[in-house]
Amino acid sequence: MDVRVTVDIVIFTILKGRLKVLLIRRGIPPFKGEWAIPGGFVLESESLDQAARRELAEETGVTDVFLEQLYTFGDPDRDPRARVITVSYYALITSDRALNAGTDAAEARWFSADRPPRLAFDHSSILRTARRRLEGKLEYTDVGFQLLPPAFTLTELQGVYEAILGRELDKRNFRRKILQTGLLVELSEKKRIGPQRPAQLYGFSPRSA
Amino acid sequence: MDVRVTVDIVIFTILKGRLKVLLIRRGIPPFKGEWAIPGGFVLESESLDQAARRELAEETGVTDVFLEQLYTFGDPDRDPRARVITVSYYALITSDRALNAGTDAAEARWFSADRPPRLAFDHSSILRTARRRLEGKLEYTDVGFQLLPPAFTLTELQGVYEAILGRELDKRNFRRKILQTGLLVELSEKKRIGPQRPAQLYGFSPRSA
DNA sequence: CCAAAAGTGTTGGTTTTACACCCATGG
DNA sequence: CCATGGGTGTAAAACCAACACTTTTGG
Repeated sequence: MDVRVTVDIVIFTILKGRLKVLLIRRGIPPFKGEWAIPGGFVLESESLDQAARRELAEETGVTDVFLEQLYTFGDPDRDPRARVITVSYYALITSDRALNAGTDAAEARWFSADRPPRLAFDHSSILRTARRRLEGKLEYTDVGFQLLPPAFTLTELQGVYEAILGRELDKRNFRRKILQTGLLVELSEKKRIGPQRPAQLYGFSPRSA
Repeated sequence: MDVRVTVDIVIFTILKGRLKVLLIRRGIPPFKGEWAIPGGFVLESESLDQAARRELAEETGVTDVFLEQLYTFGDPDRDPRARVITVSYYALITSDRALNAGTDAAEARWFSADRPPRLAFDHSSILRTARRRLEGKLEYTDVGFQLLPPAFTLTELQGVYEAILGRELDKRNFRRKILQTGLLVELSEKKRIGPQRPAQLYGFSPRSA
């Protein structure tokens, strides 16, 4: 049987200390006017990963970001028009680059990842799946760093973890644990942004260091 | 673009204390005569999960087993004939039911999951992905129990863990840890199979017990 | 009585959690 | 000098890893 195949990409970022997801408003039926996860059809000559990167670039203008396949959704009636299965992905983009996204022609906005609006198709399931995966991977991978610019403070990093986990963490324990992974390098600059002690900046050290 | 969609199922079991995978020999080109992971096309009216369960039943005769979606492979040239993407799954079947599988018309055999033969298409990647997923899930889920019949001894369970992890475990530590999960219930019978002390049989207690 | 696998506790080291005060700066 | 967020250590509890002998049975 021949079917149409799309990729849909759950794009996360952190804004104002909250986990956000990028949604676009559909301009055509079905689900016209409703919010949806960005995506599109896989082209003849490209791999699934390439299709996802292309769509991500089209939607946000960003390249070279964390992108990982999530799950494939293929219920026969998930699209009322035809048999369409979608290979979902999730991407993490840094807060500094996030602001440029969602300013394109199509209406696009950042929404709370925890209280999203009603979504088209089965996109609520896709988002929930992405949310769970991100939370799960936070503790045993370095995904958390992918949401911050190249130089960041430990307080900012802790904010990312708290936004994803949805609970507060102990400052001293967090710092000890994250530093002893050896994944962070202390940069020579400090961040001074107000009437307070300047914060040490850190960078993400290359993997097998 | 329209593509063909298949499901491929990596079917694991434990035989003689070793992790095995079921492979079938291809009767038609391409890759005629080579070993491959069982699978087939998704039908018009079925979901991906249903397709996987159907193929699994056709291949092994078993139903009601652990089955989980793994990853979707879709490189443009992974099948030389046409654009075919495959949604891969992995399944775990208990050793007592494993023996009936692989005796059908098509040539099918159990192979070592760690030293499989050369495989058709990108099936080696699929198998590696499944192998990693299984190993990863062993420690934080109950997948290990899915490979044993309803009544089993702790030594048998430990054997499953050792086969998947590829290393030996300490008997006392293993027993303590597995028992304190609360997932096992002591059955009233014991297993007596030779000139030795009979072993207590355990069952898998329903989840939220 | 012997061979075979079943069963059982303790100790030392490591990891995790809980918790409160001083520091550096800008205004 | 004060308000703001940055930065630091310690003690108790939980968890993990290493390790050897006794028990029950069939033949």
